[in-house]
Amino acid sequence: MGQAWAVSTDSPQRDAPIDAGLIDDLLWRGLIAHSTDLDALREALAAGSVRYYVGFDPTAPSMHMGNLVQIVTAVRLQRAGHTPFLLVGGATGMIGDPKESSERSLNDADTVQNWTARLRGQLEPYVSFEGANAATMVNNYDWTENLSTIDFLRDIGKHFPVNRMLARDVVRSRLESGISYTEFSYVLLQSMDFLNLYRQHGVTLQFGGSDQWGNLTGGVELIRRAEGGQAHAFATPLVTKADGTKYGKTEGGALWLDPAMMSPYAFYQFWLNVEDEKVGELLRIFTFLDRTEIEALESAHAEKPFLRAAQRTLAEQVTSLVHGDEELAAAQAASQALFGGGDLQTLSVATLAAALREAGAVQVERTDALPSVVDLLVEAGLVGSKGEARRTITEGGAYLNNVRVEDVDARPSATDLIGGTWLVLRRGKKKFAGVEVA
RNA sequence: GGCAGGUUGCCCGAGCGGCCAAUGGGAGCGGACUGUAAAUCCGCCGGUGUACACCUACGCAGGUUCGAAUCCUGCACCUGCCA
Repeated sequence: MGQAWAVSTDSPQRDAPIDAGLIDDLLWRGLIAHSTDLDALREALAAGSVRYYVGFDPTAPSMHMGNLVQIVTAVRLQRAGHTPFLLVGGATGMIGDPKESSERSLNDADTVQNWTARLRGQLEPYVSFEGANAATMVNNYDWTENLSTIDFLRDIGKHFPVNRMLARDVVRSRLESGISYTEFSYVLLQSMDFLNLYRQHGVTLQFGGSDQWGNLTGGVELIRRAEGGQAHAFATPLVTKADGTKYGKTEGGALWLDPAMMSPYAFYQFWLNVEDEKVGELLRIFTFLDRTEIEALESAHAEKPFLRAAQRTLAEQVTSLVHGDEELAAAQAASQALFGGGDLQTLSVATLAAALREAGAVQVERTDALPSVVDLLVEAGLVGSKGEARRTITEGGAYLNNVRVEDVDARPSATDLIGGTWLVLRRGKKKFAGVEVA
């Protein structure tokens, strides 16, 4: 069978300009945590447009920060002249890859299908479907739905020694607590995906998160065993906070890319608030700024960290990438209005209203007496219960129009309404919500 | 199938008849300090009612008791040993 192109039904694209510095750039950005033979990969990437794939499983209705690493990496490869195949795992999403901690609960078929469509829609805007190295969307459900169990076990299963599968870290960590055959088999499915894309489209490179490393090498191995072909793989690092914990694991959940699940304002604020120690790393991973620009930002930041030029640029770049320039402008305007330090009363009502709608606002009906601050805090979603609202006020953490609320029973009066309609509620230093009295 | 052990709040983990809404740690939240950063220090951390209170909660369902997270019975799930 021999080389990739020999079994490919298409011919390789030779006319896309290839950026020879790609691997070095990826290394500099810290995007390669593990890889198969790097020299061989470098050689393959220099020789022409390599067809590569990266897969996303529909385990949630939206992509998140972790997926964004892969998305951005896929874009880098395409910009360097290589050809993307973006896979959304309608099939693998039905199975679920093993987590270190515990067995996943299965999602029903409708949910998986729905999420598959959503992820696909989210993914498409990032890559180009034009030109010599146009992207292709694929779904592994297409080649698994009619797959016979017997064929699967004979053609795929035969290449997977169980002793080797058992040696994998994830599996080993689950041997005590238990792992179902379903999750144990996941690696076969993902490896088969790679083999299929190799056979049908000449795909010879797969990358993914470092937790996918076992699945990535599984595919490389399968291609070698089944076709005698050489394929490549690399894994991107897990992005963690300065203390080593995962981002967005606790506070308010994951960092979603779907604006309905996380507003562009909150998204922008997240990047703006990134720790100093991390900002350089995040700029390298998530932005398309080049080395000179990033290094300049880093040294500017080292000199005058309080200006947070690096965070501002990071927030600006990533928000623009994910939500577009219009949403970025709105998020920036809202941030400026709320955090600008100026007197809220001096802002134009239109600016304030826009900022509050961006940050999150609720409406209350205009009646004789306005609801108490406690009720408003609950209503606006800044606290989870009235008890918590009282506690927050007692602790000095509640603000009305940027003035600390001292009295637990406080109730805003008509004169507090900015422009006759708006109240600005704040909890702590950063969490704002608007109340519109209509 | 037999035997032994386990299932506690967001997570880990004590408690083993009343003093338990439940020790401790982590996470989270608020304050101080700052730069909408980190570190540090202080406070909070089931719900409703502002007290006394009431409701919900210690795998599920019953029971014993004046009173149960704590004892008993059954069920479910997990772990180890034996077959």
